[in-house]
Amino acid sequence: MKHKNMSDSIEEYLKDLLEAQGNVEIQRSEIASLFDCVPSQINYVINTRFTIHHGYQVESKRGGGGYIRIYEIQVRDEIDQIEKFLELTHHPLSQAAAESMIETLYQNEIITFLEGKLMLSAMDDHHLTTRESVNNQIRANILRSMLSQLLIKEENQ
Amino acid sequence: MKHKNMSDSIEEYLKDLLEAQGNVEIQRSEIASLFDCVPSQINYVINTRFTIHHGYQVESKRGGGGYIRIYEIQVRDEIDQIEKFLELTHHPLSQAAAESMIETLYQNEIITFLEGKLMLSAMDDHHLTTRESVNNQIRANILRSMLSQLLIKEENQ
DNA sequence: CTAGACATAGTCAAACAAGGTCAAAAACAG
DNA sequence: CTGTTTTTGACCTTGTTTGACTATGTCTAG
Repeated sequence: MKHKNMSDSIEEYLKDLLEAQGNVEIQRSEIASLFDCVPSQINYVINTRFTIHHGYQVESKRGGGGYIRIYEIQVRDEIDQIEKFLELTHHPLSQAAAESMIETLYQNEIITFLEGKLMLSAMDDHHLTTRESVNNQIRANILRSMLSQLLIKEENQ
Repeated sequence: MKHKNMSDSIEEYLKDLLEAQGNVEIQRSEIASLFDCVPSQINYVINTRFTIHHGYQVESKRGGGGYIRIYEIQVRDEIDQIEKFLELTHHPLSQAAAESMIETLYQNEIITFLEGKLMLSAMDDHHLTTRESVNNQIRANILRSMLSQLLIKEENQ
């Protein structure tokens, strides 16, 4: 199995590790020197091939003893509805728009009552800035991140 | 679980002691020589890992017979814990402080993993503004509202 | 008593050790 | 060619370690 480029090789390498142990913890510079490339190449591979849409979750830490960890996650069955809403978060969102999405998620039993309330807390204009346009952007950002979390199935934790 | 840096090892060591006895009293220089590091490293560990947001309280004395004592903050129940954190939201909050509290709530099984993730989504600097001071205030606002929701739920049980 | 020596702990900034971002350059696919 | 993906490197941000300097208690000689 020949790889046409380095990113594919690194991807395969990481997936092999994942296969073997369920999760990977690497040091960026180690992998970089293993593949004889610059460290930021590892970020590129992770950003293009280990996103939540690919079924992975990544966490990292800088500084002494830093690391990058990759987990494989299971994605929910009700993915469609969430994906649709995710699209909408690529533009600024009014409070009303955000609230109606959250309400729908609750009605469709994708989130619990408490989860809905927690989400709404972060959508409330009163808790944000005094500038509507800024708030609309913040809301989109936060909601996008929250919706991504919803995609992950419970059994992963 | 191997530790790649000294601070993590010292943290674990102290938490083991805490677990065993409920509180710890150490001499800074003793621990430092045990881990073969400078004494101020102990302060670093305490300041980054044993704050009130992590649920600890520290007191110390200098001079001959000096010591550092670490207590786990006593909480009667979930409601008590939430109320303690609620007080802390009456001032602006750094991202790290907010994250510590949410982590503590999860460790104490007051919130689920998903609830924690949803809350963390709203605490992330990347999702807010470019002004740190504004973000700290927004975080406090949102977290206060979220904690109130948790309180309502607990009180209805 | 009190001054000074000694014993601790605290602060702060510099040095170091990761990982992250971004955009230009290079390679590739159609 | 042209648009997209990959590769590279300069620069940025965050977290840790170290050490010089400071602050605060205690103890002892006078």
